[in-house]
Amino acid sequence: MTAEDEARMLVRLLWRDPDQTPATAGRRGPKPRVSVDEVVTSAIGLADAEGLGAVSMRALAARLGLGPMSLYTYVPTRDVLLALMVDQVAAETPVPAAGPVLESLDAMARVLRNEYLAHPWLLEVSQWRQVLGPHRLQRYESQLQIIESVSMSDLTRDHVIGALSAFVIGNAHESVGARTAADSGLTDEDWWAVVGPALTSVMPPDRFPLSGRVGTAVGEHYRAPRDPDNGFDFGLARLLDGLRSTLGERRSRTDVNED
Amino acid sequence: MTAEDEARMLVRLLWRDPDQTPATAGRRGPKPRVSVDEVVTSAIGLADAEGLGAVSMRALAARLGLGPMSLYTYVPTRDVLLALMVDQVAAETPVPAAGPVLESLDAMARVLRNEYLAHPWLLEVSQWRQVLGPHRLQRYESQLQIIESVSMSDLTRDHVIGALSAFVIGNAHESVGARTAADSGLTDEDWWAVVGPALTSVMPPDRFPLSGRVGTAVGEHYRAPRDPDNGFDFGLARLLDGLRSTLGERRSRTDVNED
DNA sequence: CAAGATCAGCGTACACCGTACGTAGTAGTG
DNA sequence: CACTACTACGTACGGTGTACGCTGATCTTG
Repeated sequence: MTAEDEARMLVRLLWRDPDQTPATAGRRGPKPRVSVDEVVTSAIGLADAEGLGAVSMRALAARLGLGPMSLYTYVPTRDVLLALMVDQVAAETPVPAAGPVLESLDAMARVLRNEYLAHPWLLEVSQWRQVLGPHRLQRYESQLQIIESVSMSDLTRDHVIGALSAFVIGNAHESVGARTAADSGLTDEDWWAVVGPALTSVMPPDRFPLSGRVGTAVGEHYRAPRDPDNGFDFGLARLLDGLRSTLGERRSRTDVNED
Repeated sequence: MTAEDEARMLVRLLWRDPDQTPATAGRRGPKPRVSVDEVVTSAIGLADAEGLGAVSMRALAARLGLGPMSLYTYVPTRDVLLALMVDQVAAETPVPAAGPVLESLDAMARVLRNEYLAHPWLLEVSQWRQVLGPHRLQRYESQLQIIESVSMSDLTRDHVIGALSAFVIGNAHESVGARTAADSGLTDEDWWAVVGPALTSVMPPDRFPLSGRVGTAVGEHYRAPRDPDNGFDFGLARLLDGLRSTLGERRSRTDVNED
């Protein structure tokens, strides 16, 4: 499997090129026992339940009642499978495009964030050589639709979407990282009961005064200095505010009160 | 190695607890041939050169002239090693804290982004159960120092830093993903020469009019609809603008012109 | 100073991974 | 009906992280 072939296959699979399966009949050999969609859907379920690491070709094949190598009948490589999973997830929740621009952008960001929180493994999938599949491209199209009525350059349109997406991804990155529950059998309390004393016994107490004060205010001393959930609302509001002039809107009332 | 022990070890190693090595003398058995710092530094070099996947315990041991299992003398687990690498990288480039608030935040964001671009594997390291080491905590302290003079709640301070960090991480995620060069022996041109025709042959031409138009404007039809490098400047400026009122600053001159 | 106790460094071995390649068997073709 | 083409599948290989037992150097004790 050369890199070129893999790339070509990826595109055809992403877009479910009919050339792949010319017809249900007219095929030599035994009939396929499952379909590409079933493979991808099952893989997503496995990743959601037990993490991306649990999505091994063997485990997935067993889940589908197939031999380990039979998966390669449907998918040329594990990396391609992961790319298909990413695009498939984007099909679940469409991006809302109607309504006022700022509200739509706000809703769009929240939809994206919820998707990352529901499927944390999305962040682990390497984005390298990411080819756009139909669902992710449809999402981009919907995002552009939101700001289509606003007057700006096409380059700026892309930057607006990109800035919001970047913030969402970054925040999701931290939010997922902060979720320690489903990790390794340790509850939050157990974990902190172990790490907390070890930290305080080893850390110079007065070397990080601001972190100590702010960390206390956030509520979880030194451990998770971020509060990603509330931080998301804050950051998104600020970012949208910064985008107001680009979007041709006047300042918000709260900002005017600032003056 | 239970999860509790691993957590305790991680903290002690992160902070280089002297209890680990009570003294150079007074130890039974053969002398260590390398040090924890050498292990971590060498692992960083390997990850920078050949990617995180190349950092296997065997390969790293060979690089250090050790047997495969000797690494476990210094580090209890590969995950712990990765955590040590993350904190060590943060020691390379300190965050500048002097100067006007907005300029400092801008500079801070750029320093962070450059770090991710220089060490792309940072994004791949699972942030689960991330314990703060001395260098990352020092960085947080410096970030708080930037906005210490501004009046706001401690919770808001954390949110300001968090919002900027999230945007940086998200943008770096896309930037790294867009860099296809060092991937799998295919140059950008070769890759596109394969994927481009496959895409256009399989994609309904009129189904994504906005994506097509904007994608053309960005310059690379359908493939990488983002332009992360210029997008970073745009998004950062907008985000900082949205933070102006929180930071107690008046609007920028360009915004005033908007009115 | 000699000898035993102790523990750090190391090698072998195991379970698991992704997947190249050869095999077997089914369905279309002449 | 014989043959061919092509599909699904099993075996096997080189890799991974690391549990576990061994070896031998050093400190402690007699």
